Amino acid sequence: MKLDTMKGLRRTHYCGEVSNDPQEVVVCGFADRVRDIGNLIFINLRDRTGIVQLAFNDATDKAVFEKAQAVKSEYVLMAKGNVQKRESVNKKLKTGEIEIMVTDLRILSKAETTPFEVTNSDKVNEELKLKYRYLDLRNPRLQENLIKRHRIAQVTREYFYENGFLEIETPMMMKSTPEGARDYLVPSRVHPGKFYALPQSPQIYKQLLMISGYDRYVQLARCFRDEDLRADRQPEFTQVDLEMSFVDAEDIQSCVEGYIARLFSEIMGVEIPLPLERITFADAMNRFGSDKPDTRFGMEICDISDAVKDIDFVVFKSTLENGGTVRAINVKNGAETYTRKEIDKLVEHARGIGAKGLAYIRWADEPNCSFKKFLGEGDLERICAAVDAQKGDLVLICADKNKVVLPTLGAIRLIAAKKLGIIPEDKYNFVWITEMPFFEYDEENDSWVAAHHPFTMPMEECLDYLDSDPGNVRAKAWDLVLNGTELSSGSMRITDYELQQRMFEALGMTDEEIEAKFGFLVDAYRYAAPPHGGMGIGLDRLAMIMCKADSLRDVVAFPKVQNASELMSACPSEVDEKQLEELHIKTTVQDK
RNA sequence: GGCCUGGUAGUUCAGUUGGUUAGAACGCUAGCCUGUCACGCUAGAGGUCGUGGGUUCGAGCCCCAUUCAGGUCGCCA
Repeated sequence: MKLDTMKGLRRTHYCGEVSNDPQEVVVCGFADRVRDIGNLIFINLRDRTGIVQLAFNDATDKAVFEKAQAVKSEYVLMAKGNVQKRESVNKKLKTGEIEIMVTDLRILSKAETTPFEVTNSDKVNEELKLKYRYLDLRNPRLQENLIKRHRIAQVTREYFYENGFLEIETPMMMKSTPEGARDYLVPSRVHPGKFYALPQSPQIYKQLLMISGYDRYVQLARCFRDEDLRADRQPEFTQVDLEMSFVDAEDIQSCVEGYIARLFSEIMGVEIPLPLERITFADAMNRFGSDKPDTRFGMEICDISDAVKDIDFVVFKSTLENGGTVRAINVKNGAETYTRKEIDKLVEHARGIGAKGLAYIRWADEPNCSFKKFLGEGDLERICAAVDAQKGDLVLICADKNKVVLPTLGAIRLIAAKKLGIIPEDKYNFVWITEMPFFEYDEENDSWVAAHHPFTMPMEECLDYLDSDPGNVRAKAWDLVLNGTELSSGSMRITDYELQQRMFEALGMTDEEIEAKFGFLVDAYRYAAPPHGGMGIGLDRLAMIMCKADSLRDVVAFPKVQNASELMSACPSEVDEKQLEELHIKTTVQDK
């Protein structure tokens, strides 16, 4: 069959935007569903705005009707016709009151039978959908997500432009700085044996822009990290990257708060009360066992060391003697859900995280305590009072060093809350995590490394024990967390050359290393720099939450899978020997 | 790199204790049908049971290896 052309027709309406008025319209799109009921044919025509029903009647126009008989799912059509009221309304469609009685049908392109049904693909295997990503992207759900993401980007630009930010592009090929995540490298043809790196973030460039006087900078920056993927982690992603001069941490936070509030108001119709809650890193760890707490529900961690200190239970005793703590969460009304077997699963999970185990008090009819035989007079009551436990509750107790206890109970808290279904889905709890630690202990190399990056400003009161007690040095650095997801991270930068040198020293870097890695940046700060700081906000994660999606794949047009390959184009792929030669890369034969 | 889950028709799944010709729904093909909208009815085509090996008289099912996908820990300044 010969295909038609658009000749003589021009689209007048998108499918979802045909109004109820009687009129002649021209629409185009994909055939969604074809219903042939004999002498009548109905076709749902779909484009990115929605669906409109095309109608064909054998008795009215035989030639057009016969052409419609040839239409199958996913054919690309253009149709001219007259809008008329339907005999029965379809309440599920925006255009459900009308249909288009077609007078001119053009089949512009034919489709083979698709590997899966485009608009019914929710349950289809991911691998298949990713291989045919261009088909899955026809799905209205994905289209809505990508359109919403476009709106997010649009509002982002509007907000920051209105607030005096300049959008400046920074290089995609830059110097490799092997701190932090692994770099993606690009070999240089002109410089044998040398490499560019794709940016993990425009961090260094935006600081240089402040030194150059650009004062307020923003960019929707593509970033690259060669690390393993997760549902909320892609190797390339977009961040709303910003930097401001002549500001302090509060200024930056209130600017970003305004942005968040604007975004949620305009796109979600959700009003976020400002200012956002602030919790210090130390408090977040103590209360929620996480540096990215989900504050939509309680179940906070209680220190019950005092309540158990007289119990003759070796696990608690030795923990307390060795400087650890005994802490608990009260899973309210959890006794019913958590049978012995279910509790065992939790214990197993806790072991996976690094805890030696969990003790528990399951208070169904009577309090049933896993360490009952060690309890003395009043011990049980003391513990229950400490965690406010009542009949129906489940108390989970972990004893170890804080480094183990807190993350364990933090993780268990989330699992239990999910299982009990007590997490409100429609709540958006933003929280600033402030006073982040400056250093992180790297057990592998037995050294202190920068938790954020080495240009982060320490808090003034911590300068005295920079060398003597690095573990307690806090930084002028903060994260923005939403419902337990880390969305964003920011800090004030060091502008004092002397202080920067001290920080490098504290990190154990030699002058040679400093010069080789950051020489140009350190030099730049010799020529005066305004006080500045900034943030990077994960646009993909933000879009994921705003679309209520479970995976970044649902808000990225062409995502990568777990092993960082892209199934549709099968990349990465091998390249010609000749290309490698030009790049001075020796081919290595790998034994298979 | 570790752990967990899964791979049976184009798709989603079922498949009993290892036993005759591996089933269903949707999709697809053909026919019928004038108001459907997840249209309906009738008939039909469609399978290397992820791959390789093993145990067995006999394997979709048991064992081993491997591969792919998903989740997760490590990792992600």
